[in-house]
Amino acid sequence: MTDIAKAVGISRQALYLHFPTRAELLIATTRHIDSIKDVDARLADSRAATSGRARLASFISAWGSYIPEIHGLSVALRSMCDNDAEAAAAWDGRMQAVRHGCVAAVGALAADKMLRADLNEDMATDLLWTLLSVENWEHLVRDCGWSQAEYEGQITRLSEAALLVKN
Amino acid sequence: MTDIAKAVGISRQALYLHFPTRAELLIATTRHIDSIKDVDARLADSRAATSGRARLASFISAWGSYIPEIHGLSVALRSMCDNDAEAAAAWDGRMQAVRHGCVAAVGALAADKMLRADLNEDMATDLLWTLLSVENWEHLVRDCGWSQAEYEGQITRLSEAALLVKN
DNA sequence: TGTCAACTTTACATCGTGTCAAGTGATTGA
DNA sequence: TCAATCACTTGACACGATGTAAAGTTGACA
Repeated sequence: MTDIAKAVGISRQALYLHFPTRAELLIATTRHIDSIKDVDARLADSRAATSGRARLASFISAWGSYIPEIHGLSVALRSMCDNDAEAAAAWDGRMQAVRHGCVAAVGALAADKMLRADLNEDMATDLLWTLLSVENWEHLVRDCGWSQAEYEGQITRLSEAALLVKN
Repeated sequence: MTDIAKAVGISRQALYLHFPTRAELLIATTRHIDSIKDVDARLADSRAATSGRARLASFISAWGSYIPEIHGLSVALRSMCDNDAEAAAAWDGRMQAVRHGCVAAVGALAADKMLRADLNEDMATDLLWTLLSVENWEHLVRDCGWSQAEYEGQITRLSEAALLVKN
């Protein structure tokens, strides 16, 4: 809080006049970033897709390219989740939003009869959701040094391998 | 530290006589768990495997079933990584050990000419390492409510889909 | 009997979050 | 024009956690 106040050019106490807690500041920041980066527009392509497979690819691309934009914030928010129920709820809410996208993509695949027979929609959604986690992005891009393009390419391939009927 | 001391039945200060910092206590605990759970024995199957594919499956099973045993500790250790370089190094060391297992499994696949042509061994290792992350286990088992068997089954299938040449 | 090791109690420094109170200065509305 | 109000300031403090320091207790062992 001290650092943020310093960066903004006000006193630490003044920060508390705007945001009652550190968690609320971070949550407000996520809302602000969302409105600036216009998540809805990014997902428009995905919703407009005609085939299930196109919808999946488009959703992965939209979310995958959004991750780097929110990554710093996500680190801060996640590190608070242990001690702060409000922060945990905020993070969980964001992840549930991603899950809804996964549900939609999996539903579109199922409608196309493209979903593997040995997966129900719930498990397929869980798998896709897991593959698309921020942690996996961090691991591949930050820790392993992959480019964003490599990440998106491999995760798309892997998601298709995970969910689609053979051939 | 207060809670641990209370649980052990000694004073908080006495804890500091044994472990200079909280991080060192956690690190010592990982060493202790390793020696008790005998990681080497768990990996023996994997090292004895004759085919690359068997080695992969066996490694996934060994590590995948080890994750729940160290999960609580891994949460504690990871939550310190932000502030504590020593804890970060300890966690990284553990994960590098897992990576070595991935390298060996990928190498065995490559030796069998079973590795996809569009993956070099490094990227294949990165992918497998990512799939086998503790975070993915947490996500599927803890957050999505999967059983350990479902986790191991799907991760094995997914790893094969990710790495193996198409049939 | 004396020494040493393990442990105890007590006290304190530091850091971060969050609270509280009193004061300042500029805008605004009657 | 005067007073209220708003946004901010400074300064102090409580709390919890980690870690340090010092002096005292207890029991084993030589």
